[in-house]
Amino acid sequence: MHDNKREMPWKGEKDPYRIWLSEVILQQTRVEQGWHYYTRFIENYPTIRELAAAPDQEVFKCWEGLGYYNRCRNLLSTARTIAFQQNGEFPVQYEDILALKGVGPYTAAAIASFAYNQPYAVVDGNVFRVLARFFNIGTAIDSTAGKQEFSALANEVLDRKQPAFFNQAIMDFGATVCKPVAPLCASCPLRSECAAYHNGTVNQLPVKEKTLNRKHRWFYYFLFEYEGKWLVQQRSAKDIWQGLFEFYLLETEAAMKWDQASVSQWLGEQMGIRKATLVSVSPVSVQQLTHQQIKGQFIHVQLLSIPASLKTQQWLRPAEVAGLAFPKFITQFLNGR
DNA sequence: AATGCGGGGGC
DNA sequence: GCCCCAGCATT
Repeated sequence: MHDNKREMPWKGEKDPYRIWLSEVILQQTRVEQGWHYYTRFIENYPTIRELAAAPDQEVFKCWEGLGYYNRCRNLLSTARTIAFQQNGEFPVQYEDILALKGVGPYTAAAIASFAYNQPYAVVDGNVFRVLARFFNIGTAIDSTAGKQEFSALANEVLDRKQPAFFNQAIMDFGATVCKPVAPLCASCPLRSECAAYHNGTVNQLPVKEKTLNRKHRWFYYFLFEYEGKWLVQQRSAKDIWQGLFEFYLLETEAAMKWDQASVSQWLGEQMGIRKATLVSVSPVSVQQLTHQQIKGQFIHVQLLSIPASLKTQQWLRPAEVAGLAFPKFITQFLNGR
């Protein structure tokens, strides 16, 4: 494992705040995708106190587009706990790090080893793959038994004299040589010791037992505009995009056909809106998520008055709307307008 | 133990 | 299309 290193802005970092931030950003996220988010966060919030003091929406706006938004909520919660209840001092003991919101076994081991050089092995997707292949282990990595087995094995093979270096190296090795698809076995320095290579099972490992099934949903967003203000609402349900903003949403089981007649009929019957102008109906947008496929349209409606049913909603000017975090499905539409 | 959570990139 | 990515929280 010599020249498989990848350069990253957080490498060699010893500040636990910066390590924690980078690791949370990188949960289930490719390095290239998280890189610029990390840079922006550090520019905006150089210390945990500044992050803790920032308004929720400002931080969500920084996270906008990165996905898995509960990470952002937990990030803020943990920052405020440390800044305001623990005198800004990041915990040092593994168990205390693990107890932080949004920090699981991987992130706790990463912080403990990188910041404090403590002997805790990281077990991420790379490590699962490298170990499964090197030792030719067919235990499913998404089973409880598999997680225990691989975690124990990772801690056995960990170089306890230089845990930070070892953890970095095994992840870089998995990302650059022992890749998921088309691994570089021909030039792999560990080939002669690799059990899966000798057994011809490299491409069958690691094993996963769970299969993905994808939900299909239709989101019809009504852009209600009144005197230059827009109706926005915050998603609060335990569902995708929790905490982000959106426009008035009509979710349906099946596709709908929206035209002048159907829009005004729906507005009248469902919303009690009689005086309105249909400005536009967008083409169908599609967003592919890991577990869902969202399809939908944006229906821009100019109101001449605000109906009772929408009086309690938030009506904001474009400048205010620009400060809110929206799902990619919506920002993509707004940017294309 | 099972489920849900974004978005992007490689093939 | 399908799989994977420096995973975690909730039920």
